[in-house]
Amino acid sequence: MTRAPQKRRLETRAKLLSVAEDLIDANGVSALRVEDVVARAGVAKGTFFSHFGDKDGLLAVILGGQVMRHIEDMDAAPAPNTPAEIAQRLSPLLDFISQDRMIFDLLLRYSGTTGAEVDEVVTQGFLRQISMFTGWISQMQAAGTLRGDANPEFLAEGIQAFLNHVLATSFCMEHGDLPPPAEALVPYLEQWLLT
Amino acid sequence: MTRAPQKRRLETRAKLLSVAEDLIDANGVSALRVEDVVARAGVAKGTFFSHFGDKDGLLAVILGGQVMRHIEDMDAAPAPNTPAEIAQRLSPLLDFISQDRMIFDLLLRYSGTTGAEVDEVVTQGFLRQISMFTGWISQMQAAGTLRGDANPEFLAEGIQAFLNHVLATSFCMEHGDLPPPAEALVPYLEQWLLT
DNA sequence: CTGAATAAATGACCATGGTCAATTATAATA
DNA sequence: TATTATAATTGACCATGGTCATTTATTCAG
Repeated sequence: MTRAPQKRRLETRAKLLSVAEDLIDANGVSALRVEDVVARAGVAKGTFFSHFGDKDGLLAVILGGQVMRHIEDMDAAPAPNTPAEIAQRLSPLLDFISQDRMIFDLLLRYSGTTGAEVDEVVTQGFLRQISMFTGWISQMQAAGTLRGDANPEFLAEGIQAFLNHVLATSFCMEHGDLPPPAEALVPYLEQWLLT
Repeated sequence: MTRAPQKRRLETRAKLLSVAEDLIDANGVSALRVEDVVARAGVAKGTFFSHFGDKDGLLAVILGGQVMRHIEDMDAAPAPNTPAEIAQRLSPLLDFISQDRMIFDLLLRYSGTTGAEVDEVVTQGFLRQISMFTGWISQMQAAGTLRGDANPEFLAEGIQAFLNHVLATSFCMEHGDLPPPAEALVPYLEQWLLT
C-alpha cells in the first residue's frame, strides 16, 4: 500500500509545475531546459525526475492540461451541426497544437497509453475528445444531418485520424503559407461524414 | 558551385551506412549508438555528423531506403481491386513500421520535408506512395469498384491518414493483443472508399 | 613538381537528459 | 519524547548526441 504524499511533496510538485509553465510561456516549449526549471524552483535535479519520471512526463502534465481545457471549452458550447462546424469548433485546439511540432509529437506519443497510468492527462484528454465526437455524431445522425450507416464511435476515430493528418501536414515546409489546419480539415470531414 | 565528392568521402559514407545497417539488424533501431557506429567504422565522431547532419539523418537514409523497397514491391504486383486488397498489399510495410515506435516517429517527422532537401529518401517514399495510391484509386474508379465522386489524390491522402492512425494505435498498451495494423485498416478504407 | 586552395577528417569539448547511493525531513510507534 | 521506518530530496556522476577549431589529404593551376 502506497502512502499518501506529504504536504512538502505536493508543494515541490506545484512549484516545479508553475516554474515550468512560466518558462514555457516566456520562451516556448522547445526552449524548456530541465536545469532551468530546477534552478528556478530551487530544488535538485533528482527531485524533478522523482516527480515526473522524465522531461516528457512534465510536459505531458502541462500540455495535457492545456489540451483538456480546450476540450472542455469545445464541449461547453452547443453541439455543432455540420462537418464544417466541427472543424470550426476544433480550430483553437488545432492552432494550439500546431504552434510547435514538439507539442504535436508529445501528444501523439502519449495518446495511446490506454490501460496503464490512466492518470495521464493526455490519455484522458484523448478519450474525452473521442467521446465528445461520438456524442456530436450521434446527435447529427439522429437529426439526419449525416450518414447513419456507421457506428458513431468508429466515425469519431476517423475524425481523430484526419485531425492528426492535417496537423502533421501543417508542419511541412516550415509552415509555408498553407491554410490553417481547421480549414484543411473540412473536406476530409465532409467526405468522411456525409453520405 | 559545390564540387563533386571525392572517392574517399563516398567510401566513408558507405562504410558508415553498412556498419549502421549491421548494428540495426543485430540489435534494432532503438539500440543504435552513434559512438558504436563510428568506432566500428573506424572514423571520428565529427565525420559522422559531417555526413548525415544528425543521427536521424542517418536513420532517415537507412529506414527510408527500406520503406522505399517495400513501396517498390507493392507497386510491382498488379493493382489491388478492393479496399481489403489494398490493406493486404500494405501489410508488409505496416508490419515493418510497427516493429518499433522509433521507426514510426522518424518517418512521420521526415514525411513532410517537401520542398527543401528533396533528396531525402523518406520524403520521396511518401510522395511515391501517394502517387501509387492515386493510381490504384483511379483504376478502381474506372472499374466502378468504388466511389467516383472524389479526386483520387484526395482519397489517397485519406488512406495515408488512416494508415498513420492504425499505426499510432498499434503502439497503445505495449502491443496488447490487438489485431495487426493491416487488418485494423480495412474498415476505415471501406468506409472511406466505398459509396 | 611545387605550392596554394579546397575537401575531408579529427577528437577534445560541450549540452542536456537522466541515474542512484547517500542524506535529510517527516510520520508512526513504543 | 526517543526510536525507528519510510518518504523526500540531494548532487555528483553518467550516457549520448552534437559542435567546431585544427589538422591532414586531395586537387589543380602554373
